[in-house]
Amino acid sequence: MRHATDLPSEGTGSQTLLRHSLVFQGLEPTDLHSLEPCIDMRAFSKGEAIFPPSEPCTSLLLVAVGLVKVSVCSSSGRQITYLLAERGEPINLVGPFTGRPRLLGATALTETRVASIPQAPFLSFVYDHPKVIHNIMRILGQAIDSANSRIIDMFEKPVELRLMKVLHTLHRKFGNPIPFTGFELAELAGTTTESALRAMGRLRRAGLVRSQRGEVHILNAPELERHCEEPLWV
Amino acid sequence: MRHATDLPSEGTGSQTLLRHSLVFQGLEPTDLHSLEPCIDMRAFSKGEAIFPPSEPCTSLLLVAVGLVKVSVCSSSGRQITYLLAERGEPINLVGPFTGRPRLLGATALTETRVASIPQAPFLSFVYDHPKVIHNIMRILGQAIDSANSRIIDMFEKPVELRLMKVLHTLHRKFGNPIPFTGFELAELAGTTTESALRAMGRLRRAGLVRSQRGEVHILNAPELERHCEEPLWV
DNA sequence: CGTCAAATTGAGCCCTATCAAGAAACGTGG
DNA sequence: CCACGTTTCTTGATAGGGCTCAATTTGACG
Repeated sequence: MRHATDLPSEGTGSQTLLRHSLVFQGLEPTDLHSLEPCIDMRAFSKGEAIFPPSEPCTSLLLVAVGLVKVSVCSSSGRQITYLLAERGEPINLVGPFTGRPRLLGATALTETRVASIPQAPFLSFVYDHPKVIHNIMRILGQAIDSANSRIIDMFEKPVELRLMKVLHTLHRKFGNPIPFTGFELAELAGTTTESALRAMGRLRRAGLVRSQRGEVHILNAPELERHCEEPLWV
Repeated sequence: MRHATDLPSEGTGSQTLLRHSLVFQGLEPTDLHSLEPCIDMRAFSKGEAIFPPSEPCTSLLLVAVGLVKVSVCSSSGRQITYLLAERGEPINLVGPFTGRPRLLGATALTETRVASIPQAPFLSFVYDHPKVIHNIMRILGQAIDSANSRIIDMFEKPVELRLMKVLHTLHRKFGNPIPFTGFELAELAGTTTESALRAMGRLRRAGLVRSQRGEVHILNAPELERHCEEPLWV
């Protein structure tokens, strides 16, 4: 929230932002009118922190433009990527309800604009629209299932398989090429940069992927999918 | 749900059950009247499955009596305990909203009674009571944070530390003695029975715990707590 | 062309999963 | 009360995965 530049909200079309957001999906466009005046749009440059870990939460944040990484931080400073949010996706869905600080921090991976809806109007809107509650529960359910699935993977799946799962997921979300560095892939797979890149090397030699500096091309998506019965979710 | 014996719901006092449940906390007792007629109480014996993994969900389940283990199951048959639910705790909070099957399965660890509230009345009750939404979001927020924290722990914390975290959590929830076997502790710590018991041996020799068949006594709780800045949640 | 981030590769070692076997505690049925 | 099977606990040996540290190369960008 700090270092942010305030912007007029018309520029990015907050009406269509809300309409396309997972959170507000299925509502009548007119229902959203009451929310639009509350939206505050902010810009972040690549690499900038959108909110740091352990910060109390006072508003719902939606990505309007760009790509945001939400990561879980441990006391030792290690991070694991929990969520990659594009246009329309919320980056702190639980926050507005509890207000309490969490383990999560968010960073802009590209030039980014984030829509901020203050807690009070958001909550009263939610209480008035069961559809939104339903949407939120679906998202959180996926988040919990995905996190639990990752716990098991950390235990029983080797790094290479976890990486394949990550690549498969990213391929579905971003297509080719996948715009991430080895370091970022490592944070997604829950391993070190070296191990992730070593595994990448094996996948490359196996003809499954092609990789350049900062991006990966999936060559054999079906083979990748074979190993991912339970797909990851970011 | 199968093999279950139907019971009259008055026996266990469903009014007080709801009132003491985390989900319905903070409501006026009179608010709960509309829900009570819908409650269906079922009994399970020790070790019995309450619901299997990948079963579609049609009602909210609350533990009325006993202890229930909710675990995440992988395709390889490995399990990790996700939640230990006592009286008043929900064991499938997301289910009623999505209805979709998940990775979770639930087992009775003791003689157990489970209250079942059908999806429809539960949902309409939720939509009428913002307080309940708030409660649910708080619970799910904790679940997500806890799961994410466990992912990082699996990566950077050795088995012994994870076990200490588990013991600390169980001690806070159950007091002394902690009524679990090495196998069950392993499922909580995300490791094998052997490794969990080996770690227990070290903790015992360090004077932190005392252990008998099927139960653990915490001797030095403060020392245990020192290693758990971010406590687990079950 | 200098600087910096990213990728690559290697050597070493620690942790822990796995396999195996035995001891101890408990419950059961005779 | 005892014999037996079952579960739990304990311990050992082994091997392999992956983290760590370290050095080098490559590519991007000003």
